Amino acid sequence: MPKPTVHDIAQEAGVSLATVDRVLNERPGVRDRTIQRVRAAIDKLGYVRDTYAANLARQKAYTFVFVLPEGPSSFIDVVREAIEEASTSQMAERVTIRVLSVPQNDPHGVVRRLLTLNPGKIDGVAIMAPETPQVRDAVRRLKNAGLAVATLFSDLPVPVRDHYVGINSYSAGRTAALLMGRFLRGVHGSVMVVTGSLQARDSIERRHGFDEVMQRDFPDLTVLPTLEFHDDISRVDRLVGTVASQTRDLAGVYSMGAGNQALLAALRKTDRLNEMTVIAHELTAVTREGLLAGEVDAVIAQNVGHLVRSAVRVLRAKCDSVDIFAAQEKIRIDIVTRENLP
Amino acid sequence: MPKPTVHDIAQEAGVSLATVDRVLNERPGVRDRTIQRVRAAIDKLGYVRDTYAANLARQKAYTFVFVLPEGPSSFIDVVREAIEEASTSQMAERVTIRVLSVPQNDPHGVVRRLLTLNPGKIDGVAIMAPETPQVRDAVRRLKNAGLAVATLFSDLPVPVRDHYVGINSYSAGRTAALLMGRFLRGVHGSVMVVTGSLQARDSIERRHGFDEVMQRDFPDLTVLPTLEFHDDISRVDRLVGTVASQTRDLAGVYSMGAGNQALLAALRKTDRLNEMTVIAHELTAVTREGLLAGEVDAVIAQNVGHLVRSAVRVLRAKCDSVDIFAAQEKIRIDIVTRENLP
DNA sequence: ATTTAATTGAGGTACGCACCTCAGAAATCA
DNA sequence: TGATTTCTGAGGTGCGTACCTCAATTAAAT
Repeated sequence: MPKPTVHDIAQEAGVSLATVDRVLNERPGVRDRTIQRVRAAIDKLGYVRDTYAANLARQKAYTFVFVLPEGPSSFIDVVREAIEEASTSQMAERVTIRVLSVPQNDPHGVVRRLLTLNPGKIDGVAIMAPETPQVRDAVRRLKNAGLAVATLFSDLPVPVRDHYVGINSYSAGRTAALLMGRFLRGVHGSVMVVTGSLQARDSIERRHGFDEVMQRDFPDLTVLPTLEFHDDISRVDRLVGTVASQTRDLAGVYSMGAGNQALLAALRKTDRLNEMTVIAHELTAVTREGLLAGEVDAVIAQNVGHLVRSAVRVLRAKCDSVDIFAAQEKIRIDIVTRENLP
Repeated sequence: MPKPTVHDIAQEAGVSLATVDRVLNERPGVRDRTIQRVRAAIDKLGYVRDTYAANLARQKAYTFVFVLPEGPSSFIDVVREAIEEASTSQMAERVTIRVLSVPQNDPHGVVRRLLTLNPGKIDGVAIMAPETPQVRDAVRRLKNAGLAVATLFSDLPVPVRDHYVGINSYSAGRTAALLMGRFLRGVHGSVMVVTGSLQARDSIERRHGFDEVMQRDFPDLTVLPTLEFHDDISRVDRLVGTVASQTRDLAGVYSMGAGNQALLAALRKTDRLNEMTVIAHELTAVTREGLLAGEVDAVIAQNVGHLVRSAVRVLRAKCDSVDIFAAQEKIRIDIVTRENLP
């Protein structure tokens, strides 16, 4: 009944401790037949390695780097904070976390910054960066150097990363559409879609999902062409203002990315914000206030704290070449309203 | 910068390892002055005890018991499954989990079953049971016996438990109301509320939150008196059928608890299910299918996997008298629709 | 049959901590 | 002052695992 240990395995398999150890840690020098014997004993006794004792013995300390875009953004602030928190609470588990800021909208700058990482001194990276060929190559290099690589919030092609930590953008867009359509029951009108850029893979996917559900389920609503402000917040006011004034039946606004502060400011000027249904992404100081003020009706979010912790767990699992516990690492698409605000 | 150990503390305080150990484990035989010196060294170096190494040395293994209502329920099934999962994945961390089933709607039976627990052989309990004086006393007894006590899904008074793991029922009800009202924009009609019983504290709170938001924000909708089927599913059909046929303007149905299978069956008979907005609680096989079929419009849920893992962490923290990481243990109110189904 | 290579066993040290013993030092009391 | 009593230090052992070395055994190749 007590938890079996390596000793029990050794006895059961009729081999020495050293051999059990070799099998467990996949060290060479064990005949196949012997490996099978040990494996059988492990199964029979239901042995599970005590990970903490193992780490204690291994004296292994993990160093992970989170790569984040620099520049002011309420969302990045939330992410930074979550990393900070995870960092202190994970200290007890021998992982240290560093943050590396990379320039926005400057793929070459990102690459330069990534090259400053010394793959010998770190064990894994979690990267939040839009996909470009340059970034792809740089990340591939990190992975080839033996690092565990996780993508955060926005994915990169499968071969260059080990795991994606974030929500499915396509489903997120579909969810936004469902809420938009439901909240605008019986309304004939137009829906404005605003984004910083339609370059990033996740933006395209969101838009895709959004359009699909809108067209299929809510034919009374017309989705206007996407307003791209190209990450230049100063353009938001003019762009939104123009469209809003030209669209008399504007009933809904779907904000696909950042820039919600400027967007809400622009919408306020129309004096019709209160009648509009506004749906945005990510729970930040801005969207939270928007919800409380009744200006924003719903926010499609991901639990950033959970996400960061998940990234750390995933990177650790990769380093230890251990399986992850999929159910725990699945990031859900949160719908946040005024009433279920965390 | 490496993590300080007991050795570092001993050196810093100018005492021996044995003394540091006596202070850390509050063993007698150390002068007050010396205790202060050691404490100061601990603070100065920022020492945090490695609980895993400590538990290893102490040969400590945790045994936790989850107390669940017996009897068939798709929700309990989900909980059981989550416990199963957590159990296997936590085995590596020296915690074993047992499940104790207690009768439903029989407070004395619950108490009898709780008395079979030997407080000396277990370290903590996570309890899912409706509040009654008998249950309260039995749980208090467990807590007084030195066990860590967490309440699951439904709370008990603060003094008899250490921690509540679950969502705020009041906010959950409010959230349901918000969705109901929003999904029924422009509709004048009635909303049916169905529950197993209004006895349980969480049912009352949900109803309360639901009513509050409905009255304040959606005056066009009339909330009908709660239909209680007193945990006897066979009554659902007749109750719901009667009300549905009498209520010509029935537009929405809010299911506050279990019994969704019977409820949906009853609603199907009215042939008006497709036009109704149905909101239910908890993501189970039944509600999931309801969402996919378009019969259920939204489900207010809690992430049961997360919740169970959280309960285990909380109980462990209590046993080690260590602080919990509040942000991680906060259970969010999930809104699940067809498009963001996990 | 001999050499060579591949396996395996025995044993050690270490990780950070708990808990034990026993002797010696220091403080307290008489 | 001596006789207690109270502290403290030094040292050990063990928890479950990793990882190392060296010798011994076994299998494969010549």
